[in-house]
Amino acid sequence: MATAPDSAKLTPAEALAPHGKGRKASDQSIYDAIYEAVLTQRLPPGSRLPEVALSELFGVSRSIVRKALTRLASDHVIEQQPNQMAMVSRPGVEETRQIFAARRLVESEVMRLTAGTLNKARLQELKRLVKDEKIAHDSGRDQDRVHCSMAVHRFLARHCPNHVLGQMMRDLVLRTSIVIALYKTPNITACFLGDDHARLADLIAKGNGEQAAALADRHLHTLEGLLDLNDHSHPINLASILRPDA
Amino acid sequence: MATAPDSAKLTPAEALAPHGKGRKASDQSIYDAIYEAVLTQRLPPGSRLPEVALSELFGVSRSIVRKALTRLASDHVIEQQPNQMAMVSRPGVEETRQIFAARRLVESEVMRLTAGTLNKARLQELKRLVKDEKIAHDSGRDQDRVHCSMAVHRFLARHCPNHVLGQMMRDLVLRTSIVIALYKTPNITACFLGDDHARLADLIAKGNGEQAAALADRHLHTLEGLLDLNDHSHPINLASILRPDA
DNA sequence: TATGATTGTATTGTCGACATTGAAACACAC
DNA sequence: GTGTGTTTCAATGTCGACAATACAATCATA
Repeated sequence: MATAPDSAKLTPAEALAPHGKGRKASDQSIYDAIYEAVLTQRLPPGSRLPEVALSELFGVSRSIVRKALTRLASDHVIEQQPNQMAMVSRPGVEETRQIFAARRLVESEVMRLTAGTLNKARLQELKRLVKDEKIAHDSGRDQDRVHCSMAVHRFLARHCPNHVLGQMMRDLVLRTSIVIALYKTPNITACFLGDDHARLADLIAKGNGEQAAALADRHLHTLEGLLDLNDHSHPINLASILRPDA
Repeated sequence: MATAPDSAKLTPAEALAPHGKGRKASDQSIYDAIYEAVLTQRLPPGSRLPEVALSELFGVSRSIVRKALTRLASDHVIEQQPNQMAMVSRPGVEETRQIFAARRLVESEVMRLTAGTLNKARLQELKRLVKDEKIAHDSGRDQDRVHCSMAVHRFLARHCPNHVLGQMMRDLVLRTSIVIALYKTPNITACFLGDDHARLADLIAKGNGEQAAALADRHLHTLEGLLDLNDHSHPINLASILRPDA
């Protein structure tokens, strides 16, 4: 990759507005920009998001930025603590396992409900996404591959007949993307799980919901297994040490 | 009922601060107050929530109120459209069915995960909630009964080992409460479904997750069946009528 | 009377100013 | 050199002001 290999810390400007400063953005566009940047891991977990920088970057006042940040925090994309800069969420290992468990439950059901409900145009669109992912993978463009992989899942979430579940899945896909960026093992490309997505698209097309659900469940189990969730971080709880009785 | 029978429209002041104006509330307390009022149906669907009224009521500026409203909208508690007053959500029948379907999926899993994980104190607390509900039901205090019924579900959501799923269930319980207020049939007390909650508590105590999940699923199916979801509202789509070709 | 334009009022949208907090930089004693 | 206390400053928290918009009442007119 030609893009700054050593500096893991991009400035928000670099990650959010690679095409130059946009003028008069709405809170929705700011929300989308950060959402997209986090999803594609251009903004890694722990990235700081200062309000003033964002407001200058998007050409609006802090009020608008604030609204976008509030919504992002509500969706667990960022963490906000009083009087501190917002940062991209950094879930612990326990929460990570819970996110995967929740996503398995929701995504399986989404597969069951979505299978057999897509028309030809939609199916073609889906297969195109899968194909794009494979192309990106084969040519080694990892950034693109991640983007395409997410696109597959988000496509299925968007076209689930049950929009409530679809929205939940959408949120869980993003949170999954965050924890993958946090806990992925060095051998990075392993996150491309064979032709799972292609087979999934086939099952969806054939209307075989049960098998699609089962495949999605396995897919996510495998994905979780590839992460390094050994709790060697030891976030020691001083309170429990200094006041064992309380 | 002794409480204003004809005026379905309470002012936010009456519904939110029956004990007088609170001073210097945080956005969290405003969020909680509205959340609670919607949950217990003191603020029925469609209730208007003007920013200035809320800011005066809670003794803070509109900024704080705005933050609370943004979060509530993000959680589907209220609806916000540009340049219009926020109002408590009024989901349509289709969304209602989707909410119930989603809640069945999530709550069943929560039951499976929670069964057998509660210590004695927690179990006693749970049984106390069930008992309170029955008392409220027998003495005909419908407002209290609704409150206690919600408390049972929220208790289980709060103590689910998987907090991600627990949070989802929490949100879905609220949205369910909203649609019940919207679509409940005149014979109101029917929403008290026998001793379902008592049996549920028993199954949770015994660690019988599968049966608890099944019971919750049936419970919610029955509850949905008690609603009047016949689409006689005809939110006619003018576009499809006037431009049948497009 | 029914219809359409106009005005007025109430509410939200956006902004900049000021107060407050927290963290990094610095100085200093041990 | 380490640890402590102080200073400094950048970032957020809160607020009121003004502009822009939508709704309702009023009025004019056929």
